[in-house]
Amino acid sequence: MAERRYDPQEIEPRWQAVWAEEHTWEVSNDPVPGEASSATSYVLEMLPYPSGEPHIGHLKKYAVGDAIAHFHRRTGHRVLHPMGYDAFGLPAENHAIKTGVHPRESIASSIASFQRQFRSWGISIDWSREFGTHEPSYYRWTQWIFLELYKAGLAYRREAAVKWCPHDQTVLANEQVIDGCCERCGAVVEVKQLEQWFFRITDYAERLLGDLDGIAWPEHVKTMQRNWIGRSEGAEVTFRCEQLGIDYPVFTTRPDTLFGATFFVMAPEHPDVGRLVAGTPQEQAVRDYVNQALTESGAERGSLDKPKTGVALGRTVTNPVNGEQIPMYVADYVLMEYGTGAIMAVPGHDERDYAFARAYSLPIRRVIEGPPTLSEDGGDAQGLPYTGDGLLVNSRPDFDGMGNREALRAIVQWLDREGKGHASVNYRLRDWLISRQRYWGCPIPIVYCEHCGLQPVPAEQLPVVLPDIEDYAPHGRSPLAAAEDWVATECPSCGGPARRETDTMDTFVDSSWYFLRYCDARNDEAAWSPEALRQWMPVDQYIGGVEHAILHLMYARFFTKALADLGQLDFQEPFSALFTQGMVTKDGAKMSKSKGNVVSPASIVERYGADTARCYILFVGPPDQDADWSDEGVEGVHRFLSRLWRLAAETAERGGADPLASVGAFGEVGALQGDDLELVRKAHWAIEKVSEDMRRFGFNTAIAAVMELLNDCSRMREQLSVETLRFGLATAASLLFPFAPHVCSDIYELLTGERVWEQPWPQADPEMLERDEYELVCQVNGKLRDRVQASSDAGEEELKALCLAAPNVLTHIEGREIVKEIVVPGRLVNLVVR
RNA sequence: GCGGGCGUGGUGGAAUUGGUAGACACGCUGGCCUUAGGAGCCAGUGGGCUUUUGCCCAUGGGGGUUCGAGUCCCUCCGCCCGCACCA
Repeated sequence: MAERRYDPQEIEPRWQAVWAEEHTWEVSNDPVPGEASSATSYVLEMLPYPSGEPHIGHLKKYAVGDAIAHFHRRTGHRVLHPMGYDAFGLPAENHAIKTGVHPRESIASSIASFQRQFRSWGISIDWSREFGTHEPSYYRWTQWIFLELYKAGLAYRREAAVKWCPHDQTVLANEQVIDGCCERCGAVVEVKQLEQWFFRITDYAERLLGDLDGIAWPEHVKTMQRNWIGRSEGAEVTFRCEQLGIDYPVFTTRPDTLFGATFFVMAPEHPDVGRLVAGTPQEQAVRDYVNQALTESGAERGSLDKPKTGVALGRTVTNPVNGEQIPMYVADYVLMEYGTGAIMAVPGHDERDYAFARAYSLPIRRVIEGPPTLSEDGGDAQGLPYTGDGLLVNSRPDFDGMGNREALRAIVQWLDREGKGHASVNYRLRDWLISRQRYWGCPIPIVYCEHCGLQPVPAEQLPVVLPDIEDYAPHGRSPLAAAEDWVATECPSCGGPARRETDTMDTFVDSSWYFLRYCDARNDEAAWSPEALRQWMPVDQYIGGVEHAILHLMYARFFTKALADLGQLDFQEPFSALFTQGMVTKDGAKMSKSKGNVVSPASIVERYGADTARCYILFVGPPDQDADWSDEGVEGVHRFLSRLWRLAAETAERGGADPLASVGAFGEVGALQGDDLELVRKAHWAIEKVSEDMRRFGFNTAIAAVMELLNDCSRMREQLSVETLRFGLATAASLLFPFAPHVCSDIYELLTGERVWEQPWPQADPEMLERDEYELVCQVNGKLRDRVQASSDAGEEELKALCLAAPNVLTHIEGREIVKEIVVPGRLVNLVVR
């Protein structure tokens, strides 16, 4: 028998060629007659940003997604499993600024590299639907969606205090500001007043929150979204500045403490601050304070231990519940972005207001009774500030003595009757700022006409194609502004001279609908056909990193809901189920070039093959958890695949390919005996185990089960009939195929002459899972004392007797009285003795 | 501060509803084979005691519920993630 060697470099390209030539993983949109909607499945990994080469995180994401796609296919589904590229965005543009190479070129070479490697990984992609979001045939429809949202009033333009990154010279979304710094470059973010485009995502806050209940997402992701939406119930209450005759509504979650309001605070960004102090002695001091607060970074301003600061405005407002005149202040602890940018301050029952009142010697009034003075640390002798529940005091006779929660409702009703306020709900979520003063993005399809003003580009004129330019560097305005020939255009309404919008869209817009386009990627007439969406959407299983738990996943949900409202689709949630894979680290640290701990998938694939790389990354631990890369671990998995392939090749040589092995047609259990029966049973155990593990993403334990099966095949190889051995190995290959498609295709063909991906997923025979005998655990007082063989159909009395006869049980019950017997058939007997 | 998660051998990790703790793998030790081994095969491997049978201890610490707890409850410690002056 010739020495056979497992050679992934030969095996893998051979099978990849078969799949490419036969277009094996392509699916048609034509409905299959009589096909139930449950017979199709849409498996999708978050689309990659093509920068350089794929990294190990991509390998993990696609190893997970491909395993699920294969499992769905072989359990009777027609599976859509597409691929594309999120190709607009800053990295390519920054590269262009540095090197002068057009982003289109650098992105094209990155995409080529991703394509090459994805093919070398053997992932089962329907390549006929591939696209990049930077292609005009795609972003034409991004622009179309923008116009649809614009027509519906969901896209709008306004001047706003926006977050500005001085390094990238662009506006950022709130979501892209991390600890007051730019998410991308880490520069400290500034605030600027600019005209910007927004999407009205806040209109959807309630639905984005409520519909989380109906989707199969990890609980922590839902929690993050809930926190981000930040729903608060309370009341809007109007405080009037009599001197200027202006009403100032404020939002409060604690209307029960209204009688304790002793001052009033506005955010430095509040547009009325200047007006309130104009011509007063305070004017200069307020102006200085505001300027200082505005130039301060978010991080400095938000720092918790920073002492409270502010300046009096020299004005008062009327507290609507008691008519008191309370002084107005401007202070940077009040945020313009939340509520109305102004607050009523209740120092007795709010820690921040308390700190401010102490710093500026303002009155502090208790209006809710708390437990008798226990405050030994921060608070004062009366136990203030007190934020807990209690009875109202110092309020109004009809509210005093009421529990504060009850009083809250009563006070809101009373305010409502008096026209001084009303119940209100506030959200932390803010509208999505999508303008970017950048070149490499989707142009916003809007023109500005001298006569007609702002005009949307008519849909039939789309796409507004991104022009080529020379200088990519931002200078505080979009680089597109320099493309004069492009900017100067005609007004679609009057035909007069007009100028194009020169900002581009946030790249998160591009990725908020790509999953819809895959359903109908070659449609030139529309973004999609309703039939195509009906065929595939919503996505049955979405896979990606937790880093997108808020941004991308919230935006995609918003787009889906908005498009549903516009009649463009008929479902409310884009991703029915979500799986978030954990990070791959090296030596416990995130891989990065600067740390020099990067493991490149290409080098692993070159050395061990894609099957080893994919299996290892799934075997190392539960896929939703972080995993640390270990070179020794890779070796171990490679040894396993080598052993599997070698034993299969040897076994195949002992007899020709036998289609029966694929079916496992062994007839009755009784026809088998001894080791043959034991191995067939082991194979069925593995089928059961792997099938169950696939459903719960337990890929590490699924692979371990196949390892056990192989170990048994290997251990008993001399004793087993060649048919049994062939069945065991073919089963192993069939079960491992979703993780190691090349080597398993090879093995399966050697053993059976058939193509494993065309075979239905194996079914465990219940009769094979049952055993005649099992090992009965015998316990005394809950401690394991012996094990005996018990017949599977033995009754409780029989099991008890077996246990009582077990030698080591006898030594432990000798001379003692049995007071209780617990019998768990199929498992154990526990004797309680005294 | 609030919210979520986690803590098991030398290592990564197993342990469906409370029922044999440590599957599978890495590493290590010994052996076989070999001119050679960073190949392959076999055996061993939580700690302690014991000649073996076996006994005791052990899932971050402490307490509880239970015939029985890695799993449930309370409490403390440690680590990770998200949000964070959101009124």
